[in-house]
Amino acid sequence: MAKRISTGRPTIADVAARAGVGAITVSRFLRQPEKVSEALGASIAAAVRELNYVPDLNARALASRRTDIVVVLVPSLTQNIFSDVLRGIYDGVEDSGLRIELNNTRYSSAIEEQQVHAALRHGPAAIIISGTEQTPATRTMLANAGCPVIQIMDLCDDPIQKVIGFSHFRAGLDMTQHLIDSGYRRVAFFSGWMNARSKQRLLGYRTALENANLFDPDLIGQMGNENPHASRGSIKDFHQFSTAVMGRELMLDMLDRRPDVEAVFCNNDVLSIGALFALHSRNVPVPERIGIAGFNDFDYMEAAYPALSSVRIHRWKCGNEAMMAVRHQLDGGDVGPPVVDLGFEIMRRASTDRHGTLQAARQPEAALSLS
Amino acid sequence: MAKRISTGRPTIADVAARAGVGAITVSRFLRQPEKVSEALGASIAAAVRELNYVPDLNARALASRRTDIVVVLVPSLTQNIFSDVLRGIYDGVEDSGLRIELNNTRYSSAIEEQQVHAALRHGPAAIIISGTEQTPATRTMLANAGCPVIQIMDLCDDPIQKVIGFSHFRAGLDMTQHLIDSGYRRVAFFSGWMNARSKQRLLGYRTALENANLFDPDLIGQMGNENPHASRGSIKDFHQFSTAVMGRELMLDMLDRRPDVEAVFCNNDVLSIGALFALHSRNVPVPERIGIAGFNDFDYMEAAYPALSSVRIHRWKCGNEAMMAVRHQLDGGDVGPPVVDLGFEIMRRASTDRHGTLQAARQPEAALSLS
DNA sequence: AGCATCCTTGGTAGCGCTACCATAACTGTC
DNA sequence: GACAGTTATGGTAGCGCTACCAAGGATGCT
Repeated sequence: MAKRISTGRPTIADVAARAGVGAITVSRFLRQPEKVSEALGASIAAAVRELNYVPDLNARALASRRTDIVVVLVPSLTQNIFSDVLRGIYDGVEDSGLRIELNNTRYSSAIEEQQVHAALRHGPAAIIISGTEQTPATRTMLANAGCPVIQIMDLCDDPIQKVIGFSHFRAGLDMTQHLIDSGYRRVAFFSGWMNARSKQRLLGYRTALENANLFDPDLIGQMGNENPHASRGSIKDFHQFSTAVMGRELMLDMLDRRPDVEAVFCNNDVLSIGALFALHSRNVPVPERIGIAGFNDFDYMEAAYPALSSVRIHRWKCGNEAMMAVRHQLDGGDVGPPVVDLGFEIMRRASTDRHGTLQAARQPEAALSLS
Repeated sequence: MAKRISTGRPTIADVAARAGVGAITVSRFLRQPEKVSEALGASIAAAVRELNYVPDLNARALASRRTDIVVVLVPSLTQNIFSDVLRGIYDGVEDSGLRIELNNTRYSSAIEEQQVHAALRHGPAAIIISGTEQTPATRTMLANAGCPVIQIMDLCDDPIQKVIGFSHFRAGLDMTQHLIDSGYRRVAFFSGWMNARSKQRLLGYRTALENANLFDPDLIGQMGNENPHASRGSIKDFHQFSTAVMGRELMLDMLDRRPDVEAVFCNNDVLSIGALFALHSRNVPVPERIGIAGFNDFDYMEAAYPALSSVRIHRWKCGNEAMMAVRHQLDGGDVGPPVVDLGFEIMRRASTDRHGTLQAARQPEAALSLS
C-alpha cells in the first residue's frame, strides 16, 4: 500500500522501465528527441504509446521552473477589437503545446500590475500585454520576468523587449486629413470613454485640424467620463465604453448644438453606426450634408448604406505576430526588431465621399464587373 | 554551493523557520487558517509579510494534484456573444485566486476533445464548456475529471454535472410567433454558417410557421456552408460566421427572388443590420413593407432606425452564474439544480411593429416622461 | 483520578519531473 | 596507437509543496 495516493497514471519511470532506459533519457527524448539515438528513441516512443503516457505538466513545471503557459493581458473583452487580437493569438498557438491564460486588466494599471505579479508566480513561458503604458513597477517585473515579453496594439520608442502595433496618433491624423481633403471643414470628434490610445487618436485629430486652421474644441463630443471597467461595484449594470446608442445621442446633440457641423470622426465604429442612424432619423443626407468616419473597420462598415469610411487596423495580425514572435523566441530564435509597425489603412467609402469622386471613379469598374 | 539553482525566493521552510513552527503548519495556515491557533497564525502571517513570501503554485499543484486554473472552452472568439460570456466569467473570478485558461474549440468536436484531454493533464480546478454536444469520449473524460464541470449557453436533460443556459428552440419559436402575431405571413429566415444551437433556433422558426400553416422552405436564406473555424488552412483570409455583408446580400437576393417576402428573422443581429441597410438602399419601408428581427440583442439594435427587434439572451449572466457555481462548489457547496434555465426576452421594437401598435401604446409614456 | 475524545502541531515521505554531474562510448588527429 | 574532444546515457538529488500519520496536550466525562 502506497503511502500517498498516486494518480494511477503511468509516470516517466514506468516508461523508462518498459523501454529499458533511464528515466532521464525518456525525459530528454520527449523534449529534445535529437539528443537521443534513433534506436532508443524508437523504443521509448513505443513504450509511451503502449502505456498511453502523458507527462505531468505540474511536475515538469516544478522541476524546470517553467510552464507552457502564455499569459495574455487585454484591457477589455467588451470590444470586438480584442476578440480579433485573441483570434490571431489562438491561430498562432496551434500545435505548439502552449496554453493561454487570459487576463482582463479592465484598463486599470493597478489591476494589471497585480495580475502581472500573480502571473509571474508560476513561471510563464511568455507574456503578451496590450499597450505600452505599464506602471514602472510593472515594467520592472516584466523586464525581469526571464521570458519573452511582447507589447501589442500600440507603439513606443522603448519597448520592454518588443512591441508590435501601430501609431494611434498617425491614424487619427490621417483620417482627419482625409475628411479635410474630402471638403469637410467643421469636423467633429465623437468618443465614449477614452483610454490612452483613444487620446492619441484625438491628438492626431486635433493636430490635423490645427494644421489646417480648422480646430474647434466645441466640436468634440464625448460621453462617459468614468472608466466603467476599473471599478469593482455595480457589475451587473455594466456599461460599455462606446455604444451605438451613445453615437446616436452624440449625433442628435451635435445637430441641435452645432447644426453647422459637416463631418464626424467617431473614435469607434459602433459610434459611427449610431450616428448614421441618427442622421437617417432626421433625414440628413450622408455624405453630402454630413460625412461620417469610424475607427476599427468592423465588417458592418462596408455593409452600411451608405458604406462607412473607417480606419482599418490589423488586429488579427497583431495578435498573430505576437504569438509567432513568442514561439520564435521559445524555439531559441532572436528577438528581432524591437519595434514592429503594422500600420493601418484609411478605408475611403461613400460616407465621406462628399463630392461623389469615389462613385465617379468606380463607375467604370462597376460596368466592367457586370460584363 | 547548492547543487541546483533555486529561485532565490523564500520558501515555505524559510517562513516556518522564521515563525518558529513546522513547515506543514505554515502550509495549513495559508490554506485553512481556521485550523491553526491564533497565536501561531499571527506569527506566521508576520513572517510571510516580512519575507514577502509567495507560495509556488507549481509545487502546490504537484503535491496536491490540483491547480487554481479554471479551463474555459468557447467555440469562437469572433462573435461578441462569447466576449459577453467571458466578461461574466471574469467578473465572477475576482479575488478568488483562480486563473483562467481560455481555449477556442472553433466549433470542432475533435479539437474540443483534444483540448479537454490536454486540460486534464494539469488537474484544473474546474471546467466551463460551451454547449451540450460533446462527443462521448469528451463526456466520459469530463465526467471523470474530478472537478466541477459546467456546461453553458444551451440546455439539455442530462448535463454532465450542471448546465446553465436557455432553450434555443423556444427562442426561435417565440420570435417567429411574435412576427406572425405582428401580422407578417411570409417570414424568411437568414443565417450564416450554422452550429448546433443555430439549428435549434431554425427548428423553432419552422415549428412556429408550420403550426400556423405558413412554412415555406423557399424563404430560408443561408450563406457559408463550411465551418470556417474548424479548418486549419487559410487562416489569414479568415471568414466570419455571420457578417453584415452577408445579411445585405441575403436580403438583396431575397428581394429579387421572392419580392413577396414580408419579414426576415435573422439568426444573428449582425445579419439584421445588413438586411436593414439593404432595405434602406432599395427604399423599402421597414416595418410596413418588410419587418426585421435579429438574435442576441446587441446594443446597436436599439440604436438602429428603425429600432430593430431581437431576442435578448443573458450572455453575461450565463458566464457569471457558471463562475459563481464553480466557486460555490470549490468552497464545498453543493452542485445545486442540474439544469438552470436563464430564459430569454423578446425585444419588440419598431422594426417589427407593422401596424404601429407599439408606437401608439408608447405615446402616453413619452408624454409622461417629458413632464 | 482515569479514560476517551478532540484539537493542534509536527515529522516523514513523497508528488513526477528535470538540472547537474559523471561515466562510458565513440570519433578524429598526429 | 595514444590522446583529446565529442556524443550518448544514466544516477543522484532535489524543485517546494502537501497527504498521511503520529504524538502530545487539552478537554470532558464518569
